[in-house]
Amino acid sequence: MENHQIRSTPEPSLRRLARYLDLLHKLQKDGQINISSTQIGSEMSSDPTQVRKDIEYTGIIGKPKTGYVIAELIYAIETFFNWNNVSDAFLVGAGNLGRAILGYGHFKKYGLNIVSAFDISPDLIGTEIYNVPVLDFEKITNLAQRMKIHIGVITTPVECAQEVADKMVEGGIKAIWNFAPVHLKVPDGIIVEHTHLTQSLAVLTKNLHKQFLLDDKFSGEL
Amino acid sequence: MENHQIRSTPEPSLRRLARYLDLLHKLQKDGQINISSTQIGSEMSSDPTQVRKDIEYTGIIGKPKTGYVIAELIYAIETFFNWNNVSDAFLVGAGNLGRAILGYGHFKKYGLNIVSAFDISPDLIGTEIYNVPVLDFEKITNLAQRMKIHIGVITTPVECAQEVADKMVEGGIKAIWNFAPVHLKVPDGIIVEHTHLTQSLAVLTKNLHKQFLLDDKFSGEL
DNA sequence: TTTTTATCGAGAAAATTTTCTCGATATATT
DNA sequence: AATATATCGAGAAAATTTTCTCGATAAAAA
Repeated sequence: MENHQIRSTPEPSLRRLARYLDLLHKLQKDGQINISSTQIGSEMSSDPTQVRKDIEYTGIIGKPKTGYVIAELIYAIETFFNWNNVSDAFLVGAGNLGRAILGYGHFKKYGLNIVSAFDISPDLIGTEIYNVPVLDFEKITNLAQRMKIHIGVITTPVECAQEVADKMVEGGIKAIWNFAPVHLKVPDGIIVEHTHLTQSLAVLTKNLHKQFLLDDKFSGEL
Repeated sequence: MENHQIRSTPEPSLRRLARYLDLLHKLQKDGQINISSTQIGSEMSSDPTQVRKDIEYTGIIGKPKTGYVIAELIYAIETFFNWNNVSDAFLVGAGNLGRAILGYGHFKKYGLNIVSAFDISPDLIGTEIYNVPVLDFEKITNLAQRMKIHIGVITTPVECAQEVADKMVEGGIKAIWNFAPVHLKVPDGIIVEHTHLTQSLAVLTKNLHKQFLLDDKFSGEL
């Protein structure tokens, strides 16, 4: 629409960059200083040229023969995602999945700090999960406004997800990370990232199926 | 490599198809009989032509003016993913995330039936989580072979993931659904689907950032 | 110092995926 | 019965993403 369009990075590149970061952290811990696109490619089973193209988006430049300085690359990727500035977030739905996310504890490294959880269950309201207080869902809109929260995580059952999203938007939340298997309807300008485990399962089972066919092992059955 | 290559469906289409299924189930429950690509597109904020192309991969054909019969479409998608034939699977890592996945309980509808969980913690071994027994990780290779398990789910901390994968492969597992943030190295022919939450977070935060820039609200800061 | 080697970055080419266009057709309307 | 309308499916076009090619260059080896 506008002309001063931000040169946007392909989504596959974003996903791969996030994964390079895991590798880089690991190698840094092992004491490695530099890394080449060739090495990243071989560790992650992807093409070196693609790795270089991905890294280009972060703005960092490498050196012939030696590649990239790991520390610089880590910093560049984190800056690229703005993960150095941690944002406070709310989570709604303190069930199993919500609990798992609250317990993960490493999201701060990825720019996300969940400061409160919300639920409707009286048994949960008032408790703490991994030091995060569980509050009454009724209060979310008000609190989101007062605390200027911009990110919301939805880990409720599918039936309540849309209602939760509506309240979040009402409270001024700009980005929703949705784990409930339903497509949320939100106003323009609100970002929704749908993380549905069944999507991954779809890719997995399809590939497995294809592999079986290639193997010819089950060709009688299929 | 081979010539009798299976015409493979683009991964984005696979992911979208899995999401259409959620919508279709919901609409079916509401009593709707038929659906057009136009409606699917508007419900899921995607292009009707794309929806039709996706659906084409399942082999089903629609009718002009009325679209598709929901029941048929559901069946076609499920068959396409081979989700009518449920596969038994093992899960390793009975921590928060493992627990969340065991508790989800709907994966059977997506062809996945987790029959046993494994862990190394003596406190967990011998217990049951949502009716799934937790067994000693040492036994996984043997059991996987005996029970002819082909799918493994890894929800361990990152440090043990590779070792777990190795044991799974040793036990004859063909497809691994990996939640640990590390790229697993497996022999050719073994399928790995990496589901890293930080990948989604990367997409979310990048989009949020872009949106902020578009809104010009934070242009001074950035 | 010169040569060799590994790697980067940029542009071109190829492949893939999405979007557009349009004729055909099933159903609804006149 | 004829006309209008919504939608499909197929092929073409456009856009995007991945892969290839190659000249430049930093470091290592001769």
